[in-house]
Amino acid sequence: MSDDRLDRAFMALADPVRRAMIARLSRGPATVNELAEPFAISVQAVSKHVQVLETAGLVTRSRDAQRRPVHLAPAALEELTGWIDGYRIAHEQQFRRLDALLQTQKEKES
Amino acid sequence: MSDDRLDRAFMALADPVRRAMIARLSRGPATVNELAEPFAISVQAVSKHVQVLETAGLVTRSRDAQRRPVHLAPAALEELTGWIDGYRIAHEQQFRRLDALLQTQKEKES
DNA sequence: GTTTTTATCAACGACATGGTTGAATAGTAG
DNA sequence: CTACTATTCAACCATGTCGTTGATAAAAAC
Repeated sequence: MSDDRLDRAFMALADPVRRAMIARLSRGPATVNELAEPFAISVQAVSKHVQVLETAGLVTRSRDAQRRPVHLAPAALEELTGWIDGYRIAHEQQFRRLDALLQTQKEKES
Repeated sequence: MSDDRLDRAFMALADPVRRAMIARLSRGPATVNELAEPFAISVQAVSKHVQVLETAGLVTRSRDAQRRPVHLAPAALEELTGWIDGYRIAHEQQFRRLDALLQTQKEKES
């Protein structure tokens, strides 16, 4: 995943409205109007949020008459957790190595 | 994890410089100057990035003479993957249920 | 006690984000 | 053909982000 896509994906999740949309979409596809319903903002603003999510690759869209249902793209979410976990786990292992090193040095002293 | 902390944490990761810092810190603590070294930006800018990461709870800091080493906070990273995975897995299950429903309807028809 | 190192604070500018309203488009329904 | 529904485009404004430079603080080293 390119730097640019990671930028956009994490940025997309850095907004409570868009995270709530992700939560809603995890239960199934929804139209822009359906997504707008819980919020006190204009439909246009919601449309923009959807475009941000789409550009980030976190959702895809289909066509149903004049509606454009939004679907979650779970693979993109998985890439994000993959990125984070890579470094989290690396840090954990680094920590363990340091711990082991300190342990052996302690044994040498005594 | 509050909306506000999630906002800050995802926002913090939505920048390639800060993600590179996370990558560096996964191999062990580093000072501001050490973190600045790979980048063509001022030390002040790096200091700001560190503050963003710290406010987001992704890193912590200690004291060593006039240095203020930065340490990764893996628990915060884990919370983020937890948030994402919650909805990713919910979506997966929803998808499976829908699939099963379509399957039984198909069987009824025949 | 002056200089050096490490890091932060403050003010500024360029640009992006998140909202608004008003107009336009695409498809459905009468 | 007209009217309604769903969605987007365009222009605008307020606020926030990311970088800069210059000044300041704190601890160390000489």
